[in-house]
Amino acid sequence: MTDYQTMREVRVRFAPSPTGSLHIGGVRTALYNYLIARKAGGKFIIRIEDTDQTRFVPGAEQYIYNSLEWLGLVADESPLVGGPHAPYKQSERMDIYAGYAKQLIDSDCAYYAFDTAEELDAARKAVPDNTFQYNAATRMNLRNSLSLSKDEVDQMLRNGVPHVIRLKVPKKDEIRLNDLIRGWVMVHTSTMDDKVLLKSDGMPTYHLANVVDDYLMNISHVIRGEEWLPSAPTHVLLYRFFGWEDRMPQFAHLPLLLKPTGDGKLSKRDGEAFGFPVFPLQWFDDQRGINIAGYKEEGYLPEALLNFLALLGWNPGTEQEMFSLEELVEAFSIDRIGKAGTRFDIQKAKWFNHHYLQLRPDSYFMESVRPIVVEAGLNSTDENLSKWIHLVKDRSTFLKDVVTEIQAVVTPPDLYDETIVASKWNEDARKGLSHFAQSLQNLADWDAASIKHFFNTEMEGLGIKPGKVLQLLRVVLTGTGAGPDLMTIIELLGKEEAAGRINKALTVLP
RNA sequence: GGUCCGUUCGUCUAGGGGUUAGGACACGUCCCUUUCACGGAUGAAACACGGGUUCGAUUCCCGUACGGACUACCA
Repeated sequence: MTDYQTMREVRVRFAPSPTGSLHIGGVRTALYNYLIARKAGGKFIIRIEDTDQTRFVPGAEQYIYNSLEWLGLVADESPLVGGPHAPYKQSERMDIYAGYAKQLIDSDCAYYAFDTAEELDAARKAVPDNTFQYNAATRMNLRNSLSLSKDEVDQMLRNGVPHVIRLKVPKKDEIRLNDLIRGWVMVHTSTMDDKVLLKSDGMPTYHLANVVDDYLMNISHVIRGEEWLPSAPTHVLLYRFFGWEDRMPQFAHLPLLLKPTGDGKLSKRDGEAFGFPVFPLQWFDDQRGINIAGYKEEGYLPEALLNFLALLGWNPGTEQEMFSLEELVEAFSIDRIGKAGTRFDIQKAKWFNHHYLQLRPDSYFMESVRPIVVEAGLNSTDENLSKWIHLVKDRSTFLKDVVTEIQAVVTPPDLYDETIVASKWNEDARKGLSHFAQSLQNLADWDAASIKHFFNTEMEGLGIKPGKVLQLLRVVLTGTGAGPDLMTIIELLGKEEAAGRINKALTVLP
């Protein structure tokens, strides 16, 4: 590493392509970029790579901003907030790329190619097993400014014959790059392709645009998924040809997020196959005309998703596993990022969500809980709503669990667990429950502990073991044999409702 | 097919020439709870294989196997 590299201001970019919804692997890449920038006191930049007009998807760009905003990954420079190197959207930078491509032509580092799609197709088919390469070995047999006469080329250019500009990869050379995660990677140029730099529509390809923009925006580290590793040598060659080697960013290729089955990287379609979201936010699938729920809609908390994602491929080297974003910034370092692909395990995400849900204040639950308690005609003061929340919170992984758990208790049962009734319902139970419902009116202190004590003493007064009727009490009140603390349920239901439910059961049950 | 990358419990991972190979998720058992869950405790569970190097390799080197990525005028 040169002195320049060590002293250089850290400037990293997240460079998504707005060709569809951002997927969860992209979110992790954004997170790692963000953490590296913040840790170093550098800049986190968002650059939109929309050079492919044919794949433009309306709303995709806004979706990226919304997703990052939800997660709190704030950019220092972006199409939204601008910055010293604006514009940050490649489609708005079109005027700069052709000049750089021409510069490469002039220095004999690139050339014009006139092969049509059909011709290339034929060339590929002429050799077996997908072994075709457009490079030093084959380029003289194809139609380009290296194989054609200067007159021919000039004439075609003048006549506007469609053409691309290709990188002239040296025949015999070695490209080496020192990846921050993988160490030295060496590739011989004979195995590389003469990649297209400028497309026939005048748009740059990813390879050109990415290198030019990273240079112009003074990017210090390129942190991206491992799927880019094979094309990294092409990028290194580009820096060399442009004479920018001293300003070349350092590369870090992140391990991929794999399907839970381990066979292949996680893809956008996997959400349905495996039953968990692969998008941060809800996404409308245009082709199928359906909305696909994201992490947010499924009830995941941003702090939980962030914590989960951070640990997918990185570890702090300590046994700490709960990290706020700020703590992640503090603890993060590139050298603790793993090399191997990481399978996606939604169980762990749920576990994090449960943890962070417990940390949320009552106010987070209040407005979801209020309507169902009001609807049931029960006491809905904030104080009581808070009690309802605490009754079920620790058994909930998502906000929606809190709602359904409370809903289940608040709704009077119309069916009673048959197995329990069949095995436990008898005269003693009937007598005990009947008596309890009556005598409840006399209980002065209305709280769970008092109710419990009262229940026990009343049953014992009747010569009935409390345990014999306790589960039945739950069944007549809620319909089921399992659930949150029964005495608190009675407290929250109130005397009238509790007694009413017991009496109703007494008339319905044998 | 070619190029590149990878390989520690089922999963995420720590570790690293001599360790009882550590933690977490999930799972089992027990405790708590006269319920379920939460919580607590505890258990089962891993160094892909073969050669080297070495007194000694899971750790270093080389192969093999397996897996993955890439192989577009997509990013």
